[in-house]
Amino acid sequence: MFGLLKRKVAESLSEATGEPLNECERTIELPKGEFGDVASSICFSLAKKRKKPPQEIASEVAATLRLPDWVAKVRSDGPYLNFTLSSRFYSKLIEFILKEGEKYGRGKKKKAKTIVEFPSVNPNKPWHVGHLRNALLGDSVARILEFSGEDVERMDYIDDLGLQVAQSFWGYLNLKEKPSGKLDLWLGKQYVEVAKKFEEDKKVQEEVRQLLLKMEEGKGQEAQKCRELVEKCVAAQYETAFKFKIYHDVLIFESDIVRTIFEEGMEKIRKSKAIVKEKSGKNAGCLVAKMESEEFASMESPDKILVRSDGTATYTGKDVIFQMWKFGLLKGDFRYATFMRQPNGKECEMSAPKGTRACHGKASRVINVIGMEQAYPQKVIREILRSMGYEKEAENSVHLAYEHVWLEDEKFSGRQGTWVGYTADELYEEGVKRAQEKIKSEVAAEERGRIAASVAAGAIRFSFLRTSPEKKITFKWDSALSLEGDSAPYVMYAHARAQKIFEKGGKGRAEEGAELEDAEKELLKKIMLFDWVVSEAARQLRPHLVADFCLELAEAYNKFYNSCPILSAGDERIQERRLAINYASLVALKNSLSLLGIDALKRM
RNA sequence: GCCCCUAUAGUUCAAUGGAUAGAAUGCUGGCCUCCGGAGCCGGCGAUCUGCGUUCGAAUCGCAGUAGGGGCGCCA
Repeated sequence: MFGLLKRKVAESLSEATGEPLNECERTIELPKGEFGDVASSICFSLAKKRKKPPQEIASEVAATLRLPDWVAKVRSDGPYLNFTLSSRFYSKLIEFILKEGEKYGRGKKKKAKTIVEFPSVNPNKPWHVGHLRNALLGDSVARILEFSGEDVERMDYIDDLGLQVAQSFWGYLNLKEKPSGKLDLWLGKQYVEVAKKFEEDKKVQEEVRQLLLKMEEGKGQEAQKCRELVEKCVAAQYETAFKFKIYHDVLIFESDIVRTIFEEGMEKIRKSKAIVKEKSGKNAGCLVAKMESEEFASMESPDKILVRSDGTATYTGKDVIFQMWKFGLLKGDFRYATFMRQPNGKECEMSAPKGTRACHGKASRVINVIGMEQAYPQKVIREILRSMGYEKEAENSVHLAYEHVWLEDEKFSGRQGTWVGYTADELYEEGVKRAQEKIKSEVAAEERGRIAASVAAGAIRFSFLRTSPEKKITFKWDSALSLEGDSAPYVMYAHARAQKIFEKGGKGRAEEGAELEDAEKELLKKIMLFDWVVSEAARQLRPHLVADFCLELAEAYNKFYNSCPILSAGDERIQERRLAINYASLVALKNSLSLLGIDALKRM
């Protein structure tokens, strides 16, 4: 409702000052402290135009301004204009949320489709806490976009033709030890061993390369067996994902890209005037994208090879083709089969040689959630699309970059196995254990398990999501699993309190002309921000804005809870009004938690 | 050499160019005869350096310092 309020204030400011509406709106903010509820700093820019001190202008405007709806009074404090909201505003807000219910904050359905691709982990290892950051970011951005009305497709790219998978597959075929336990974990541990052998032994290298060739051809037993192994590994990785409520709509396998759209994409690349075949120099024989825009000019070798001199495509080459497909720029398409039914009830599909359906891709915007270190290649893909004439698609190719999770003094390495002890599963298990200990003993064991699962997943999700993505996270158990202070359980706890009161007292009703306590006003002012926060988080693709909001909302609720008795308010009108505020808080807390994929528990 | 990201209380994070830089954690002092103490109220404590732009800078620009990443016919 903040957007609407801003508009109303801007309208009367515009009328009083003659400044354009959006100019007025831009100056409106939420002041801190005792400066009123809404403020405008428009007098500073007027001061320059009118060559008068801003203080003077402020008092003139304050005197002549027609008070907007929902505003009780306006005052000039020095050069600022400070507005105080009327009790009518608060009752309108409450009425609005009572009417909207759980739809509060949800945006109108839009037609445009957005693909969010994440986390695209190699299918030969378990997710560690770093992969988890990627997946949580992608998942939450998808939730936020969906809530704000967009049509979202959650996509995962499965590189089943990479060197790593070939190495793991070689180990699976040749090493004595047979799989046991969770397959992704087994493969990950085995990979450490295989990688060592691969480095030391030329013969192993040759065998792996032969295997990779067969996999790329896609025919014969090996290829099929490898695909099966990869599917099983992804299924095991997704077991982990589901603990954190991370879901997907479709998986695209590299092997299907090679089989289905690759040639057509290559043809397009070859024909493009933007791509040249080098006749001489170090890149002789390669198809090269010339990066000629200014920002690449000072790099040592700004040109990007898309096709090697032996005719095979590089990563960037493949990525360009895949990106074209995502936008529906290729005629060829995949066929899909069911990968699995997920715990959220939705089917996840996968590209498959023997699939039957065709229904994915063709997006108008593509968001790739990939680490910051890929900024350059991602930029290159955009530039290539642009130079091939796909201006709009280049514009709508978004690299959602994030910094990696680090251990205190080292990086995660699949090859060296530094991730052992830091898998997403281990983090979750430890979280469940710690949450269990906090739950009151009178709660039945079964429910305790359920609650602990939600608390652990929530706490972990929150701890990763509350940090802005461009910041490096140094992994520490205690901060990843914090159950107090700035954490998911703090917010969940506020929700559970509100839920209990709602169950006892119901929705309540708005009270016209009520004299509200400060704690009630502060809380309602937070609640009014919810839809605005959603649209900002969606626009900027930054879930941490929502995490921050959750904390502020819960804090305001807890203050309200402590200073304003609800069920024991004494006066019936006050009680009904506070019940309504309680209900509005309940809705806002639940909806904002859902954007982060955190369960709003009824009790905990 | 060039490009990108980061730098805020002891620690971890926040802050649409606006007024008194918010939280948490830590240390510290209070609050359960009262709707759930995973909570509430108080105290201590911070914008890397310099120059600039602006009525106004943690935020924008330039130059530094420190840390991380990138610029492969690798993957």
